[in-house]
Amino acid sequence: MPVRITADDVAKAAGVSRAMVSRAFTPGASVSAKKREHVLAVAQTLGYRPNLIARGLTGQRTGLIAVVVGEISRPYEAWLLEHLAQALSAHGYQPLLLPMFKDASLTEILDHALAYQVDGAIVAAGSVSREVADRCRASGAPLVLIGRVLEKSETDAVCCDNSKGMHLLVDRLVRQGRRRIAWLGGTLDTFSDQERQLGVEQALAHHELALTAQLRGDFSLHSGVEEGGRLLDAGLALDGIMCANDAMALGVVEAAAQRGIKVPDEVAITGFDDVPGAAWGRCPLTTVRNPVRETALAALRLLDARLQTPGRATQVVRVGVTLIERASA
Amino acid sequence: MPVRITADDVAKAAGVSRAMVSRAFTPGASVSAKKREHVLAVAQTLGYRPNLIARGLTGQRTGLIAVVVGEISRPYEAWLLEHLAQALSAHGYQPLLLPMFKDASLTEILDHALAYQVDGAIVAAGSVSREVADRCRASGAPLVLIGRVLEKSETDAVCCDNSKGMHLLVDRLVRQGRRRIAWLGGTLDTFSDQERQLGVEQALAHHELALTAQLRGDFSLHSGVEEGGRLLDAGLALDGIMCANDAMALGVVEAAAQRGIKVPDEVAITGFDDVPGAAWGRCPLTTVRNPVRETALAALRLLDARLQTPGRATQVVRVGVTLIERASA
DNA sequence: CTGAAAGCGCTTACAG
DNA sequence: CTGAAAGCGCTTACAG
Repeated sequence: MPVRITADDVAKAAGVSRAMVSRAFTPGASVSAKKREHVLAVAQTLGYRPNLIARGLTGQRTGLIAVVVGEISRPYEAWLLEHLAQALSAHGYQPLLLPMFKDASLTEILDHALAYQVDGAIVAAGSVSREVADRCRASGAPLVLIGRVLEKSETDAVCCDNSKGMHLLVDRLVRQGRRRIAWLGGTLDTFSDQERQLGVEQALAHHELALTAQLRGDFSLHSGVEEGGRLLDAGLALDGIMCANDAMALGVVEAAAQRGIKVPDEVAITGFDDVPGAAWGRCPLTTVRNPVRETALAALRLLDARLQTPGRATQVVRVGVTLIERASA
Repeated sequence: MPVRITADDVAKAAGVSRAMVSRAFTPGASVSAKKREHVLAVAQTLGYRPNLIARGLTGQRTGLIAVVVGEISRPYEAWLLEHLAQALSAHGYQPLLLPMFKDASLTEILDHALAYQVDGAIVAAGSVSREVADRCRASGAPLVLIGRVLEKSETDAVCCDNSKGMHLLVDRLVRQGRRRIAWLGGTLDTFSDQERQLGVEQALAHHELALTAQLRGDFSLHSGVEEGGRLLDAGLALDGIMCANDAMALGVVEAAAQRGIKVPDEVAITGFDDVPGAAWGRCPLTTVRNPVRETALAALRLLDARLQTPGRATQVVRVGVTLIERASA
């Protein structure tokens, strides 16, 4: 059996009390510089590190932050997770990864995380109910939402300006003379899907236009190929297909290519997010940049602020988007 | 301040001892079914869940498994992480995500995780030294490697058959009459890069051929575009470019398209991994399937086995690969 | 600045 | 089957 070196061992070896060892490892504790140095040196040679689990028990912070994301193999989620993990590590937090699989219950997932005494949670998947938010608050673990906003719930959130993004894209298409535009939505009951579709409709209405058709995929490239194909085969003489995210747009590009339909000459295709792959391949995507890094940093800032001052006012950060003009529209 | 409900609260409310509460939550503990039911019911209404942090302190398992991966935004890593996270959750483990950023030290990263009393670690990034392996063993946290093998180190590992994969690809190219083949390698000092390049060289030698040229990227699509472009511009009359992974191969496809070079007519391009995106885009990739799901499951199996019987013999699992024939070669 | 003591929330022998 | 007690490794008032 491996021997765990404890603060007691270090205390004995250094000829001090156990409390001293603890203080040596606590920045800002009152210890003489000399003693701290000595204790730290002894700890070093013994290979001692404070047991963070034990520390968490004394009511201290554990440093654990629950991170709930959707399917990691999707470009946007992977990209966001990377920035989130990086930002958390950089701030001394440790991400406890909670992947949401189909039909998983956010409540159960978060409950489990709460049992680990996470200091807080960042949720970028699933639909968050008031109930879930309340439960987290009750446990003293602040919740920060990404890509979804829970109205009147006093829950901090950061979300990109979906409506603005869609207006930028619609304006471009209309300026190109496109009038017969279809919408390929994402998974039903998804916050971003709803905001984006609403944005498209409002932007079109602004030009006294309406959607010619609409279909729904599941945000995956594959569903883009399938549903995009259906839209193209419907004989609607579409001149534009707007998608709820890049992955589906890339799928529609594929579907068009399979049918020998020229993009953007015959039909324009737009995405959303500007994931790394959007710039490459058959037809670089005209899309809207969803600033992932900025989003991750904002989420962390909100979490930190809430941890520092639990009573502060709820804040919803809307990060800005940019139109990215490429070949597909 | 939020009130934490403890086992004591439940004990009082249920009229039993604290030990009873603990037993009620311990499968297989000796409690009368009646009592357990009662305690569980009371716990339920009070909203009690055992504090896993406290449980971890008593020497129990924490259920935490450190998962070290490289850049998550890369398709293969994301894909692997997804399967890993899924497998771990399904087995009641909780992944503690430890992303390896450039020039991070695996030792430090794992040390930090060890301070959280992780039950074990799965490492799929960085180069693992004997030192790191020993340190983990000393802490009683078994280490399982993915995609790398540490010779004579008594470290369990699961890795795909890189050599076999490369032989499959080389044989195909040679059968197509290709003779002037270049190699685009990945990041230096990477286990899979080394095994794959060695595999290519041996397979070529088998046909009494040798590499016409070689260059090195960093496994990213971008580096594939850059270095692939260089290879194509070198005036070497190449008829095949083999890449250490799919992302770079996709980049080379791009570079060829930019130059109006026909794939596979003028030059064949091969990848490795068969990531989700390999089947789509400008030119579907001929590649080798790296069975990610099987890999994740095998890693978990090794971890479980080691946790059960610490003394068992070291095991290195080589998962099989399959040739995936598509348009690019 | 430093040490002895109490306590964080749980589990596990030890008696019964 | 059940309870009282000790202990996991740490931190934090409390004295000095």
